[in-house]
Amino acid sequence: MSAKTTDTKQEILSIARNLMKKVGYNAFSYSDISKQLNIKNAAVHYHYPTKEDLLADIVNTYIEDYKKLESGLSSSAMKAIDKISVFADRYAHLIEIQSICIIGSVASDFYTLPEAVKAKVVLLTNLVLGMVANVLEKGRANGELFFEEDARTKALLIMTNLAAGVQLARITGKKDFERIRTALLKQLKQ
Amino acid sequence: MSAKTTDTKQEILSIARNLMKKVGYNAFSYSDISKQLNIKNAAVHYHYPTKEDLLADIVNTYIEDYKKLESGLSSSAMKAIDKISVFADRYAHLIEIQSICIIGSVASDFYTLPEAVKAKVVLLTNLVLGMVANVLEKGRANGELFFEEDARTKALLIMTNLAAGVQLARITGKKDFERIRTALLKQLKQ
DNA sequence: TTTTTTACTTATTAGTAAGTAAGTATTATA
DNA sequence: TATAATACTTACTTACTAATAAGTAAAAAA
Repeated sequence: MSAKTTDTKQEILSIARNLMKKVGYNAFSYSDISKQLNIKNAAVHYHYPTKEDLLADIVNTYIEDYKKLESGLSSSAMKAIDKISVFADRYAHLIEIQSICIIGSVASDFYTLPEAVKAKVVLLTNLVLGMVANVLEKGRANGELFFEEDARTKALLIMTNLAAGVQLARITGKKDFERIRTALLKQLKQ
Repeated sequence: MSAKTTDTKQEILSIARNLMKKVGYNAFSYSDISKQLNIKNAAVHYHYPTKEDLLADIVNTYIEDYKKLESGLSSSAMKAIDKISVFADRYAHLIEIQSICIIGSVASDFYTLPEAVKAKVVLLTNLVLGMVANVLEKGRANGELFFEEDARTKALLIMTNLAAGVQLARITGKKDFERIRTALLKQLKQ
């Protein structure tokens, strides 16, 4: 495989990931990608015959990203609260780049997705939820974190606060996200 | 004004509201509406010349709805916890009709909206947040509800839990929404 | 009763979408 | 060196989008 193929395919993927987070699946086209790369529309189709193929690969890269993050976090000596804080930082960053989280983006179009992609999205979502739940559970066991719910429920509460917080920040400004972030971390420290 | 005009226009609006919540602004077309009503595409344009006009009216109806809900709630003898519970029920209902909340729907497309609509969305969002914050504040003053954050922050936490909970339920099922709802109400009762 | 307004339909336009078939350089392989 | 695969471009098709102009039947207003 030549270097150029990989480069273009990777760039298509990178641009598509950003578009997914910024505008969502239904709101970007192959020409949005080809124009940014100064190639033709058909060249994108060469690498990803259909938009569904592209979406499947996008979701795959997020699954890989989160697997790496998970193994990084589980082997890290970082305090549980700092791990959650790092997680919250990822969402804060999304606001800066005018994006929303990939799960929220996909949720909007969920019913129009092919079954193969849906299954991957379910996998991704449970991966993220499981990762957060794990950090929470260990943190509570260590006496670092305080919460009354079971770990999955608390993970759900935190993830929904962050994901919708990013969406809301588009409307009412990022100050509201900061209120959410601060309250969240304070709650966990009791 | 004749009866028929109002009927068709109201039906267009009603169908468009449902489509907004189900698939979002970018994913429905005038023909989705005209087909449901057995009228022609141009008839929809007669009532709403542009899609932006339609969107503006959709957001207006939600503003009116929430104003009514607010005045209903503020004059109601219902307990604060029940008011929040009713609010949560509205979100649970969205899952049944395969929809997400209007604010979440609009947030996805926020950057592509005309300024006039953006302003209305900001108004709507602050209306809902203010309403919830009000119920929370009064409930706390009455000794019915317990929370440490300021009322707007707690309203943000609850709204993000519910809004993203509905989105998440599309992916992982409505059981996760029920976990969120239950945890939320339990927290408020201390 | 004439005129005007309302609520459409018919027919069309300009633009964009995803997707494909066929051709062409360049690079790698046999 | 001939062959085959790679990474495209050119050119096109089909389908749909929002939007508009022009015409029409029915109802309301003058």
